[in-house]
Amino acid sequence: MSDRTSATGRDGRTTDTRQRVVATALRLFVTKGFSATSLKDIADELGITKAALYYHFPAKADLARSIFQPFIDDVDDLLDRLDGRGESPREILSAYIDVLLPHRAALAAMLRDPGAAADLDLTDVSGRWLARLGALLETDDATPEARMRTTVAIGGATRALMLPEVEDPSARDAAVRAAVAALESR
Amino acid sequence: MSDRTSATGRDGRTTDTRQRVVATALRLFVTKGFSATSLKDIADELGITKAALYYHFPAKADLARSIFQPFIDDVDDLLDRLDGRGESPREILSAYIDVLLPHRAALAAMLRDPGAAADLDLTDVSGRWLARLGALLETDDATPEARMRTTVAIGGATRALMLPEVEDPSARDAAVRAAVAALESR
DNA sequence: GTCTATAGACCGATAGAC
DNA sequence: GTCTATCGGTCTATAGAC
Repeated sequence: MSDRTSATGRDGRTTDTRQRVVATALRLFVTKGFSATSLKDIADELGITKAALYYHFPAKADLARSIFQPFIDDVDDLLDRLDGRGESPREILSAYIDVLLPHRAALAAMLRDPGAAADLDLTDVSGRWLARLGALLETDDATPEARMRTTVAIGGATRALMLPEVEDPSARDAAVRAAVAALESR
Repeated sequence: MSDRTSATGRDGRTTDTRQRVVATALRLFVTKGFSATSLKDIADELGITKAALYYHFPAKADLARSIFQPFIDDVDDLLDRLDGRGESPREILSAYIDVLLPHRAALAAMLRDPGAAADLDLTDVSGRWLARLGALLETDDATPEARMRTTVAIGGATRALMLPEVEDPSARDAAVRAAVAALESR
């Protein structure tokens, strides 16, 4: 059922240097940015050599993709699901935050170095998401004023996801309410 | 009164390759990010060689500083002015946007590559600003919920500054209102 | 699976001619 | 003020031994 490349012990435990590589890379991508993080940085932190990384990933871009792809797919799936039906702004923003919540680190890495997306083939994802979400939220009007409100709401909610407190349900709700309030301000 | 290094013609007109360098560099910093923009990129766009840039700026960091410093100084000055008196959230957010408005491009460049600030000696400015602004806005409480609201408000307003429409006073006001609404949501 | 060694490209920066 | 040429460094990636 799984097409994992990496080794799994006969007791089912994943020995996996590969997983440690991904975890270390993600942490460094968040703190230093994708392009500012060299394979040597990652290898040094793991106590192996740069060349050893190429056993697990054919190129730096593949390592990055294994981090960003699941997160990108989840957001795209959400936007597809939301597309037809006319959900309320509250429901849309709430679902947006819930989908991004498990991917906070990957989101932070992408916000930290947006150019990484370009190096990874995918045409500017965050811009695409902002446009699709905006279209869902600007129900009737598309005036400049409405665009500002949706931008404050989405941009603010996205920024709020960078705070560790957002894991707390009560704080999460406060972020959703704030974004909705921005959207409905007149 | 001025300590400009560059040449000025006897008719007062600034001939200045230096100004063209700054303008081109800023444009590339916004689109590609500071560290992803090489001096060769800038030189090619200007039709000169990389070495020629070193006549105008002793190092890449100095070129970047000449772009970011005035903008950083203006924001720090605003926060100093705001510090003592108890202005309303509306006044604070409005002043914040007004100060950043003329520096939209520099702000975009800094958001695009936050690591640039580190290379330029200055300890993470946007983080410092967020903390000081947050302290000004979280008047009475400092609960996780209040931190989410201020983050949505400030983060949303900052993101709104990236839209060209923000130059239009009516759209600017809508952004301020949206940020205030996020802050005052309960 | 991990290593040493190196190829090949690009970077910031400098020297020195014009 | 701008050029050519080059230095020393770092980067991704590959070759091949163990």
